[in-house]
Amino acid sequence: MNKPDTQLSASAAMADTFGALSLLMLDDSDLRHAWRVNFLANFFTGPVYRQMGEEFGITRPEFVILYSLKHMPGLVAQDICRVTGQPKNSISRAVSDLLNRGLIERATDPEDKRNKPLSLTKDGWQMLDNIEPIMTKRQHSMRDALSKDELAQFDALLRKMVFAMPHWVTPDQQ
Amino acid sequence: MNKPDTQLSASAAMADTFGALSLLMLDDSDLRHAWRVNFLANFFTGPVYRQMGEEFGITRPEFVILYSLKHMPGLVAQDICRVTGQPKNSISRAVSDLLNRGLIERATDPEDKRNKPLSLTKDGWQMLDNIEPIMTKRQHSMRDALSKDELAQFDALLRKMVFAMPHWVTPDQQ
DNA sequence: CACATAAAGTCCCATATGGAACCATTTGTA
DNA sequence: TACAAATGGTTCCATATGGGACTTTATGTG
Repeated sequence: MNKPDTQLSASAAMADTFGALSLLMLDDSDLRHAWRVNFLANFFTGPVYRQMGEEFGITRPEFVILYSLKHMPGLVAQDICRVTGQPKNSISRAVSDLLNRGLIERATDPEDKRNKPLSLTKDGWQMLDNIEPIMTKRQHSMRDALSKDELAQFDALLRKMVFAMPHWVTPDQQ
Repeated sequence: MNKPDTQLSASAAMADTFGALSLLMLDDSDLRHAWRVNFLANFFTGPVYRQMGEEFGITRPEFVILYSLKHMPGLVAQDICRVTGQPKNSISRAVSDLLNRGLIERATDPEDKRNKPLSLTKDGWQMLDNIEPIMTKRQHSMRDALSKDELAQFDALLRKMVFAMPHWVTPDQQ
């Protein structure tokens, strides 16, 4: 850490990196809460998926599929749609691409032949080993701003906020 | 508020709205911190910009330009690029469109003729009156999950995290 | 058992998006 | 003063994205 962390210089660094407008939007606008969340998300994900694309040819939906399959083998495309809010044709495309590249496999559920459960191949696991660190490193950078205690606090409150989303988010059925 | 707020039913509601996978990704994965931030941002902005597009023909970059101009009249297109991380041709397009629709005006800085400062027209202000509430209402829904004290805490920590971003975000020059 | 309805997934096509080359203007420097 | 490099902005074009129609399989209802 080579920069002092006082409020004043933090603002100066923000203005320097993101322009004077960033201070107005993040501190002085009525939408500052929403703006902060989106600002953080944008500058977190944008560069990380660009890097993943350049180095490994993996797009955002493709990463989401691979990473989700690690946690829930046998999921179907629709599960990805629900958890991301993305339209099913985008996910369908990403699934096709991953199949073509041999990173995932697809079966057909004999109980309900509409369902095509997916799973990672050996190459898929290998790919995950390559691309996961890009994400985890960046997450680490993001969290580094807070102490351990602060992070725990922030985490609990963010979780609470996220788990209240069913009250106000109505995903459009696709 | 018609749903009880216990942890158990909150998880059940999450699974119901976003699928069982959402619980795994938001709670049990190594990337849960990043995932929560992005999850919140995705489901916050996606629907809101869809609505803005349908009802008023305003896209995401267009809203950002209008809302930014409210806070910083005379900004130039490049200021928007810096604060959003979007490429300058996307912003250029949005500016052209807003000009064509008479929602903003453009001058040329006599000191430096490359700069084309923008400002809201009367119609632009009118449009803002229409579209801002879509955002502010949704922000209110998002915040409703937390008490006043919790929100203040969360806000302070989020601000700290955001204002540390210059340490680890390097916007690609475009 | 029909037959309407729904759900998972795919395909087509129009539109949105972003990289790269470009123009105009300004700045730095020999 | 000349001329290379940088900056704000636009245009071109290839690719990414998403709505809507479609296929296949399953479910509900008379």
